[in-house]
Amino acid sequence: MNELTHTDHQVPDAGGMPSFADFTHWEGPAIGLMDLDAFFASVEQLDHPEWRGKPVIVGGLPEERGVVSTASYEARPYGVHSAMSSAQAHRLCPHAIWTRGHFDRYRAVSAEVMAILESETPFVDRVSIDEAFFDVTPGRYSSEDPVTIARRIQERVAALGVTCSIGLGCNKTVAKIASERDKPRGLTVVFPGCEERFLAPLPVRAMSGIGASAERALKHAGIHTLGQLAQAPLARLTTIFGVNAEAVKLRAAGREQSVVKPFDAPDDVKSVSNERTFAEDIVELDDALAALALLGESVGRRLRRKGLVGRTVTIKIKFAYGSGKTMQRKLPHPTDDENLFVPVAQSLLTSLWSPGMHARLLGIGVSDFDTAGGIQTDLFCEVDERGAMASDRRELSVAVDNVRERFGAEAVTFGRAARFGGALVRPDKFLNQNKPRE
DNA sequence: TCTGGGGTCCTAGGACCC
DNA sequence: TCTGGGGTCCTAGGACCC
Repeated sequence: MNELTHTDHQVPDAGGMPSFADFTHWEGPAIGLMDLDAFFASVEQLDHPEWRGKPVIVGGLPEERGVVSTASYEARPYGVHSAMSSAQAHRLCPHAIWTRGHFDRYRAVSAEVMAILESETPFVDRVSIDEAFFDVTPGRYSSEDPVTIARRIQERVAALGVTCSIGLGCNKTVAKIASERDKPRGLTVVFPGCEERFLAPLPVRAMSGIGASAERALKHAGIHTLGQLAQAPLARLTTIFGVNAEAVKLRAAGREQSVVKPFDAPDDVKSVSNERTFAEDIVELDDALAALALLGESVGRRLRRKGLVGRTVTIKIKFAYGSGKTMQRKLPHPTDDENLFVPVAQSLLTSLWSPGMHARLLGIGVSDFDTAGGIQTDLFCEVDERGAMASDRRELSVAVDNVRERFGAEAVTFGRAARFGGALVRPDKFLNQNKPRE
């Protein structure tokens, strides 16, 4: 696996800097960030050998107002990148192989990768399907050299058929920025004590948490680099970052103290939502209400699977001309039952709907979860008193969930949602069927 | 034919209570 | 009748991430 190490380099690049050989042991915290390279596209190429070496794009289809989720490295020279509209990507790279993606498959490969990390250290902080921090501080779990562990992780991941890039440093901010330095299959190490020299020359935008808006505000204040950000007066930064100003300064200076939680810590989700952009705008309130019901079914199913009951329902609408709106309402009781939260969402939508509206996107979500959780079965017995899902209806819902798990989401739908069945895929057809009857 | 589908976190204003 | 603050809850919106 020599190719895994040929991209290794120590940072900063200039001469006189420490090299791997200078570090016989690592001082202080060692935190890594592992990022799977072009992950979705790589899994597609793994599963379709005939796609290897060719531009592959995972994302919504150009004719569906979709966007690019992941472009394989072969597609990137054409200028195709994540979040670009699929229509534009299609213009740039017309011969690309296109797929909407296979998320169950990505989740399965991700789980294998995470298991590798977990076998190397119990302190693994999964941040997304293709990214995780891991703590390999010598002495915390093992005393092995962090660079050696990082190299081994890369080899073991590569054996699965996908590759990853790793950044290694004294905290999460440094590790994350380092991981982006050299892709794909890169290993970038910022040795202890080199943080400031590594970070200072970088543009502020390199640090996660600083987006277009903060970058603009900082530029206005004459702050362009992380070095300047680390030196800036706190009062100045408070007007931009509010309560986070001090933490931002510390991170920019490379002096943040990161905590990597154990892998098996409970995942504390804060909200569960579902939204869809329609290939054609929805113009009738009835259709919008039906779409909301269908979107809500999946939210309810996911809440039940996770054992969560939420107190707040939120709807989201985006209009054809670009603006959007969200509304939320607190529910009388926490629930995981779409029969209870969807009607509330529908009444919110009805209250803001006016004739002539063109909705390009609708969404529904549930948040503000009961901290007691809905996992325990005794909770099921209390739901009647609390006004949540009645037990017989809950049994029905759980049964339906099981059918869906085995036969797919389209196997069972209720009432209006059934009429809307294929609409999320082909709303044009649906809208034609449901034209007002006059 | 520009702009998806998940999420998290923060801010600010109004209602309401003391 | 006019006037406070402080605290908390609810709601809307926006920045940011992958």
